[in-house]
Amino acid sequence: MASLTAGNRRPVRLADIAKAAGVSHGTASNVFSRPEIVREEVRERVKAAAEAMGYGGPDPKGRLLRAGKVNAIGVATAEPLSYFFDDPFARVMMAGISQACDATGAGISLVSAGNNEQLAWNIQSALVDGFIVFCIEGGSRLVQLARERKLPFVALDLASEDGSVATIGIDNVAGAAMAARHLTDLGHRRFAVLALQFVDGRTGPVSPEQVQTAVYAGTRDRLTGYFQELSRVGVDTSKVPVYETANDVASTIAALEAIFGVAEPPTAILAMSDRMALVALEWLSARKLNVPNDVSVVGFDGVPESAVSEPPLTTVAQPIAEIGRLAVKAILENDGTTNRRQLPVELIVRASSAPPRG
Amino acid sequence: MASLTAGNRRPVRLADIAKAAGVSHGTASNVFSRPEIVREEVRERVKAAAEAMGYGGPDPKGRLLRAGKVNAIGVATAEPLSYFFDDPFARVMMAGISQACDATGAGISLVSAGNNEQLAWNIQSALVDGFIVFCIEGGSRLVQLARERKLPFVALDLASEDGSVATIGIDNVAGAAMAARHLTDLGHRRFAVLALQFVDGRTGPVSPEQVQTAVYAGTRDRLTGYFQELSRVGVDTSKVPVYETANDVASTIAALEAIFGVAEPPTAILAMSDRMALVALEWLSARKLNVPNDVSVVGFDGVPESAVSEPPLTTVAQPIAEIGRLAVKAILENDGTTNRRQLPVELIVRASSAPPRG
DNA sequence: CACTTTCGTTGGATCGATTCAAATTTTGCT
DNA sequence: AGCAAAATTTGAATCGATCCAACGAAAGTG
Repeated sequence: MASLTAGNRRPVRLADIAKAAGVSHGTASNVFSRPEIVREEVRERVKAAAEAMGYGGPDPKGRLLRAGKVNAIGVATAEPLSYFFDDPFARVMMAGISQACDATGAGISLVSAGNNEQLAWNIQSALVDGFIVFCIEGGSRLVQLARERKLPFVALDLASEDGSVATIGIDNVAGAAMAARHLTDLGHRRFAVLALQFVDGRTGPVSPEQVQTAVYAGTRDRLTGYFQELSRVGVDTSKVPVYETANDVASTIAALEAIFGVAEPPTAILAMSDRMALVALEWLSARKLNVPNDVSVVGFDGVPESAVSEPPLTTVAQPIAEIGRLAVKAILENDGTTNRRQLPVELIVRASSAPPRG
Repeated sequence: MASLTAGNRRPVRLADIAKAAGVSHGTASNVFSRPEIVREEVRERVKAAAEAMGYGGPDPKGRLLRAGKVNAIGVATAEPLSYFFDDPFARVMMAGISQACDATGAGISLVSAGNNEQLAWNIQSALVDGFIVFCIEGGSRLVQLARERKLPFVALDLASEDGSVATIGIDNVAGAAMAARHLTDLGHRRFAVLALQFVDGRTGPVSPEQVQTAVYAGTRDRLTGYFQELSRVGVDTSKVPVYETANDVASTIAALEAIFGVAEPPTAILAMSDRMALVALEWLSARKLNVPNDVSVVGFDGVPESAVSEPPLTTVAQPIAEIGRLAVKAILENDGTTNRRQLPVELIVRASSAPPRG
């Protein structure tokens, strides 16, 4: 086989075709980046040379270095990459991010990794102009890594104490209080809470002391909101069972079994995510417990699935896509001001909540 | 405000900290890329300088140029970016791609664009080692652009005539024939076909001549498979209504209205995608037509949603995630051989198909 | 003590483009 | 033709790193 099509070709550079066409590399560059300023005859000659030599256009790797801007934003998470396509919350968020990126012509780079070292490396070597950090499990580490990169970044969902990190989120306390208020208004007085992570890698019942040491302020704030309202109507919050889950099916079911394995089970479940709430719906239905008549369930997030569950879920809806859009905007227009935005939430009452029996 | 934290800092370069630490840039580079070969005392000094000057580690932009490899693959489509997160087929595919990328430590860049020029630019300037091209609408243009980039790429779903483009796909003829065979075995003889695009940007009824001029070989092959089987049992395929849709709700409903707006409507629908089949299920149910008793519906793809529809959908399942994994592998191990793989499909019989009435 | 290894460090070359001031060619006008 | 203005083209500098041959110093050997 000669060197006709494939073979041991080292890539063709702009300089090569410049030489072939008998022009300077400056001119050759112009042919591709500002064709209008080069004389037609020359332009055609260079293009012909490029074609003949199999030149695929200016290599972005080279341009990049000069230009400085990558024109892409990185979306990072400590979850496996498939999280972006599986999790309903993430999907809606990504839709918002996508929309903003489409509008501005920016690309999206998904950053994640199997193990921890690779995560670090991937963040360190990501070709992006900034990061949107999905703070689920392992959020604090992610924020740390992103910060080290000295690029603009915004953290989602982790209302970190550290005021220096830009975040876009919601008023978790108020949102949670709305959910609880809805249930107390209906007359409920016996509650259980399905909580998101307070700290990484733990599931199970949560004591009040453990709440104090929460890494995830979002989780803590939602609990605060719930308890604020419950206290208001005289519920002893120290007796309200709070179960921490990994926001997956297994640990949520474990929590449910513990919650309903007692003599006087709750009449209402406050779930910190729709995902957990939806699992609860299924589990209760399998147990022949009627929602909302035996048990009311209120979720959090407002993912699309919550509207089509059986029964449709009462939930506190976040403007998820809007958060995504704003995050992109914050990074692209990064004006140096580290800002923290809070968007409004909305209680959506559907069929999963009703007054308690009797 | 002085230049304390923010300000008009131009970014710190490796050379800057080398000078500050009193070492050559070569040594400074080694501190980050091969720390073990530099004497501890020097290493600490350089690291301290980096810390002090707010250096965020070697800029990947610089490294990239030298290294040549980006370690990321681009996934391109002509649809808006959100397609990746909305469409069930795309999501399963992306899950497979993600998995393979996670395993090898490669990143994923989503490439798309609002308009056509931007698409070209985005493909030309994507920082990737290769492309996976989602050939839905506008597939041929995408393939063309990807090819011009002279990077390895594989096309999904578009079984292009052009043998020079690598593809990973399925045997569409055989898969479609299986679907049709299932229905003919049940006794059906009156059919209608919900077809994917034969050419870009057209929807509505399709004439046999139009089928010949199909740009999308996948669509054509599925129809061929359907008709092969229908002919075998004596159905006059020239009388079988074939409606081209954009694989969205609106055009599918329009097709359904045309299909059922006749005196003797079909007893079975052959849908070239689960998406259309699921729309058909809803539409039929709203029309008080019972599936499968009044009408049988068979989909194509085997997306997760098909298992939980009402009723669950009989469909031809592609190994979607596996296709994604293989595509990544093909690009990463790009050995220069343009190969075309065909993976097996499987008929999954669920509750949306039954013998026709009477 | 002279001589070979080993270890660390240096600085120039390179990756592939873009940019821009200066040089050169064309064009326009009288 | 003569000259200024406009249009093109040139080539050096730059972007931010990595690589590597060569070199100096310290350690080991006979």
